[in-house]
Amino acid sequence: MKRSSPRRPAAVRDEGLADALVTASFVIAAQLSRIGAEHGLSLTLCRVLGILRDRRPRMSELADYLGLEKQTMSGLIARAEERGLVARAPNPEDRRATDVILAPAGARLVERMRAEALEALAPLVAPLDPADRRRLQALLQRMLAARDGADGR
Amino acid sequence: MKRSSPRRPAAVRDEGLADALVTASFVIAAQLSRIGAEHGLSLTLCRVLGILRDRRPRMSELADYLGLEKQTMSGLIARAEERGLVARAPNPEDRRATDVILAPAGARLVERMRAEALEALAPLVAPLDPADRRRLQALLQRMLAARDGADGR
DNA sequence: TGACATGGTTCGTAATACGTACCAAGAATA
DNA sequence: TATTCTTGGTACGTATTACGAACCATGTCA
Repeated sequence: MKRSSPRRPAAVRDEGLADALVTASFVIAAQLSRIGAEHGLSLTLCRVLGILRDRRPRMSELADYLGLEKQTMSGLIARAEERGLVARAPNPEDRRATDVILAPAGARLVERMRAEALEALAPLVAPLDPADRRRLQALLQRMLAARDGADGR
Repeated sequence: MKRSSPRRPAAVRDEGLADALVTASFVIAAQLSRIGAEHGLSLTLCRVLGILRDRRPRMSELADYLGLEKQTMSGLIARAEERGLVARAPNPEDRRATDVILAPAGARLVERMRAEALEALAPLVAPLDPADRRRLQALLQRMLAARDGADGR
């Protein structure tokens, strides 16, 4: 796929960077997906628990975070609730809204999976020395800080 | 969640890096997923087409690349074949095996989505100047080079 | 030749995600 | 106040994705 026209230099120039970002994205997602699967969780449900770790969103906020429709969240939360991982709580300020919170079992599970994720990512960053890790972290954070709204987890 | 014990420094020290990697992974995957969805493709099928762009794998290799079972690949390829995106071809060296190749429509689609992906990632890397982009790419590539087998796309 | 392994497919099932439709509660307007 | 309209969530039906189990064809090895 040689591109003979020198137009649109910005996109063309970053092809290598884009490939690296995409590949890294899949490699990391594969690790998280594997860890989730070992505990019977889909990647989406892992993200839900990760969000609930430090927030108490309502159903619709949760759906917005993840880019899903609200009826999808309903089903996800319903199944997670049956398994004792999360709980629904009425929102104190809006009687229409339903907040989602971590149940005790869900809180234990999310901490455990977080530890497993750190271990799973360790070999990936192993080839980088501490200074390089700091550089990589800083570059990623600058990249992510500029993005509009939704948080990734 | 303070960890009072100073054990296992490697994992603890990289918590910020791990968070940045995971968040970046979700942000990038969301872009690719959106682009795929606009063309009626799942993220998995996007990856399949991306692999076929420069390879002619057999069914089982494709499944291994993506970490899926072979019967999952059968269904995916069957549906993609019905839509005229890919084609099956007998493997010349092993009569049991089936190679998967891009059909013309699939080749056009994958190039188009690749261009869209480059555009979608451009705003993400926008806050980084050219030198930082080179540094980020180099760091990611060093990270990915060390990993065992499977390619991310 | 037989026994076993490998490569794919088919079948049945569960989870995920969406569109549509619906109800309850709040907000806005007459 | 009564009437719309919007927002928040759920229920239903359907398509896709993914897996385990079972199966057949081909290859490999004893």
